[in-house]
Amino acid sequence: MAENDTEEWTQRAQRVLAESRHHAGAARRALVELLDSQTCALSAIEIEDELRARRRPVGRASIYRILDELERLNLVQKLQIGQAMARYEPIRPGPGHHHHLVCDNCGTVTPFTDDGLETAINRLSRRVPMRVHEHEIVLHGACPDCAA
Amino acid sequence: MAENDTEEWTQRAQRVLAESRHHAGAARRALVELLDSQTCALSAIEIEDELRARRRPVGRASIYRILDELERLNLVQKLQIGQAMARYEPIRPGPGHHHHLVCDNCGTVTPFTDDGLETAINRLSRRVPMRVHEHEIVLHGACPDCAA
DNA sequence: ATAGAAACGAGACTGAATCTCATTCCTATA
DNA sequence: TATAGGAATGAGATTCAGTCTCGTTTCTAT
Repeated sequence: MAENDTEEWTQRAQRVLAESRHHAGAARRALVELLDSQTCALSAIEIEDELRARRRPVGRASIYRILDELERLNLVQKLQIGQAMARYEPIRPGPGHHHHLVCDNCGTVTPFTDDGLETAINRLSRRVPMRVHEHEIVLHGACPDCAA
Repeated sequence: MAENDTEEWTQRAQRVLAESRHHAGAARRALVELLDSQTCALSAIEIEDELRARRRPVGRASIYRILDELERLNLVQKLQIGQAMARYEPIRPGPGHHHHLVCDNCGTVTPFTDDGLETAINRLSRRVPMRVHEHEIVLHGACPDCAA
């Protein structure tokens, strides 16, 4: 993730938030910046812990409220990856787009990309009886360590 | 789902369970039959309610225990579809294989199939740094009713 | 028939996620 | 710059899916 891509998402998020009739809360800014600094999905609890570690604690209710709002504004995608809790990550246009491998043994989550898959999804999305906004692809299996 | 496909899954499940050094419990049989009678994924709570409604109540602990076991034996797939709770459905060879559309507004889950997608996934599965056992594809969006 | 093992289920417990509501923070306006 | 009123925040209670424990019941090999 290049430094200025990173800048772009935070700025786009702040702009979209500002446009949707809101005050600019400090908790929200901290959370947006944290999300942008990550390369893969975080759970709400990880976000809570990390913000506290950075000396910018944010209440749990606020975290979920902000994540829901970011999701509604299409700024983050909520992922339901195998385990019980949801994970969240920024939606970035183009090359940032990826999907996830999940090791069912140790729980590790690894991102991957595939153009053939995206093509198939796009074609399919037009054929299907629903207006498709997002897609979520998870491959389950055993990671190299656990398959050994 | 043709009637004899239905028969086949229950029978295969019973056989695989019998082969893996088990007694034949009544709760397990009831759950296997319920799963087989469905055309799309059920949550554990829905299973609990439906079994109670059928006058064959099964304890919650047993439901989860049996579902976990069926998953380990590759007889059911556990799906993490958008919402908080997991859903389970029988793994049937061939034409039964499908994926899911989820309406983010009303929560409706609809199955779909796509050969192009399967091809892309199979190709991809060989390229990726993990031994892939299962894949899970969810398209999120607005169903015809909610998009209106 | 029965002993031992496997399966079962009631209910306590855990932890993610939601809800409530009093407090604090922003910003438009004066 | 002060301030009023709405928006944002967060502590804590609550909900609910899922897990765990352990005593009871059921199954099957003998």
